[in-house]
Amino acid sequence: MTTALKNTAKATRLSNARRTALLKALADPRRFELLERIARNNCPLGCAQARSAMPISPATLSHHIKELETAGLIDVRREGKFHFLSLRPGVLDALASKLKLLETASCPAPPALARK
Amino acid sequence: MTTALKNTAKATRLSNARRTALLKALADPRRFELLERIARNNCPLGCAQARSAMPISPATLSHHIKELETAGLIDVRREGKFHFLSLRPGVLDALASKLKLLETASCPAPPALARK
DNA sequence: TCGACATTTCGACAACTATCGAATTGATTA
DNA sequence: TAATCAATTCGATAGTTGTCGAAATGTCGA
Repeated sequence: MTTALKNTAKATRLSNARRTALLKALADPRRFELLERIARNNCPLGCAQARSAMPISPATLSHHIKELETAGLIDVRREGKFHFLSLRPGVLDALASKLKLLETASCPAPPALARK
Repeated sequence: MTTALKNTAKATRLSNARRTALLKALADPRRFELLERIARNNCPLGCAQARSAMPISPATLSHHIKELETAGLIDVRREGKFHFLSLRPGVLDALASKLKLLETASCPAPPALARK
C-alpha cells in the first residue's frame, strides 16, 4: 500500500526543482544519447560498454553518468570494478506527463497568429 | 491532406537537434515559468503582462522570449508596439512522446539494483 | 516632429558546464 | 604485496548562458 502509493506519487508529482534538474540533465546531447543507450539496452548497460560506444573520455563519461544519477534518471549498480547503468522507471513518464499537462492547459492559438 | 500529414509528422518527429534545442529552452526555470504562464493564459499573453508578473528586467524577458521562439515553442504576434505570446501547438506533445518512447524502450530494472 | 512607451540590442560580467589529461581510488588476481 | 584494470576525482580550459543597465529601435499619438 505504502509502496504502491509512493510509486504513484512519484509518477505524477514533480517539484519545480526536480523538473529543472531533469531538464538540465537531458539538455546535453551527449547525455541524452547516453540515456538512450541505457534505455534501449535489454539489461543494465555496462559502463565499459558505454565507453566503447561513445567517443568521449572516461572522465567525461563519469561526469555525465554522475549528472544523470544525481538528477535521478538512472541507477548505478556496482559489481566489483564494474558499474552497470539502468533507467530509473517512471521518471521520464512523470516529466512527459508534466509537459503534456502544459500542452493541455493552453488554449488553441488563433489561426491568424503571425509567426514572423 | 498535405497539411494533415504535415501536422502529424510534426507531432511525432523530432530531430536530435530540435530535441536538444527544446530541452535547453525548457531547462531554465525562469523560462519554464514564462512558458507556463503563456500556456495557462486563456488567450495570447501580452508581453507587458509577462513583464509585470515576473521580477526580471525587460532585457532578460526579451532574451527569454527569443529563446522560446527560436526553439519553436512559442509564437510571437506583433501588434504595433505590443507583442503577444502564445504556445505553439503540438511541440510539447512531440517532446513528451519522445520521452515516453524512451521510457517504453527500457527494460524493467531488477529489484536488486543498488542505488548507492 | 517630438515625446512617450514597448521592446530589442549591445556589451559586460559572473556563473555554469562540457571536456580533457593526469592523478587517485578501489577492486581483483597472481 | 604488486600489478593490472575500471572508474572517479581534480584542476584547468574554453565555451555557454542568465542577468542587467544603457543605448537603440520601432510604434503611436499629439
